[in-house]
Amino acid sequence: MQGHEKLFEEFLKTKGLKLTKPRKIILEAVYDNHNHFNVDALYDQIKEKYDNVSRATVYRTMPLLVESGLINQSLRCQSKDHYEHVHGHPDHLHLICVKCGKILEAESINAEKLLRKIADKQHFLIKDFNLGAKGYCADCR
Amino acid sequence: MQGHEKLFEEFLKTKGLKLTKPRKIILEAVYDNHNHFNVDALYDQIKEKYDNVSRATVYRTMPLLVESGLINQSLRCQSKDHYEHVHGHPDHLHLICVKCGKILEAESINAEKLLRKIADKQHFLIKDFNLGAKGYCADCR
DNA sequence: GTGCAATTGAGAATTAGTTGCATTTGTCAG
DNA sequence: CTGACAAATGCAACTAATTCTCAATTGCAC
Repeated sequence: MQGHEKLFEEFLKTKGLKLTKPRKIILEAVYDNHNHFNVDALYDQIKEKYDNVSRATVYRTMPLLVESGLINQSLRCQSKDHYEHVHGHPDHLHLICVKCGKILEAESINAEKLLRKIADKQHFLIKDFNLGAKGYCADCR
Repeated sequence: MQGHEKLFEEFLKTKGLKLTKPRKIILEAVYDNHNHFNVDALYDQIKEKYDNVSRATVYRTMPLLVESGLINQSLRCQSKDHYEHVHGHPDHLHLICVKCGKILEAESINAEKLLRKIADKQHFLIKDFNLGAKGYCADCR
């Protein structure tokens, strides 16, 4: 069992939920992606590489993964929610081109730390970061 | 003609577009809101206070307002895009409670300036900021 | 093993947002 | 002022992502 699988299982336990086979598969597929992905792409990837898991289950699992802290629902692009796993992806932000849909990443020194500090002041518990901007990339402007 | 109306008209002219009556109404309604709003709420507000404007037109106008720099598509909450006008709303970020849907605002010293600087390095032209996080507010956590 | 709550899959349902098209409006030249 | 013409509108039909329903299945605790 991988580290993130154990973490996920522990998170699920605290909520009285179970680490089932479909959830394991989804988790593994998530960790195959080292960039952003959307549910559709993830679903296709699972269908190709692993046993079948229904779209509904994939959709149902995403919020659990977000709440567990393993992934971020990092941005929305072309009417689709996008996610990315957090491991080894520290503090960065997204520049989304509204014309071509390209997503540029950029480091953002301490943005998350700053956000947590600000959130703490209001007793807000952050589960999911969202840092970025939309506009035109160099090619499209 | 209000200041923002003039600004919008100028922006439209640069694109060969016109400041029509529906667009004026939408703009006015937008400026009635000093918080976030979504298209649905804006539509209802227009129907109540002004002449009728079709939903389609409201939807079609939002991207123009964003590109003109008058409003931001600032966040997404409960499956709906939210907007806010920029005037007198300088540099802030949003903490969205995923449980109750509440949106807290917090100042964010220089986040926009920092973002612009980062974007400039990649020759990316920012039209719309998106800064915040999702999680649980003090009441829901 | 047995029981029971949690989970799943499949497809139907929902709903935010978009689009096509016939009609109307705004602008600008003359 | 008027005609011409592109842009804009309203309406209704449409699209697509996400959610829901529910019967059948699975995983865990005893």
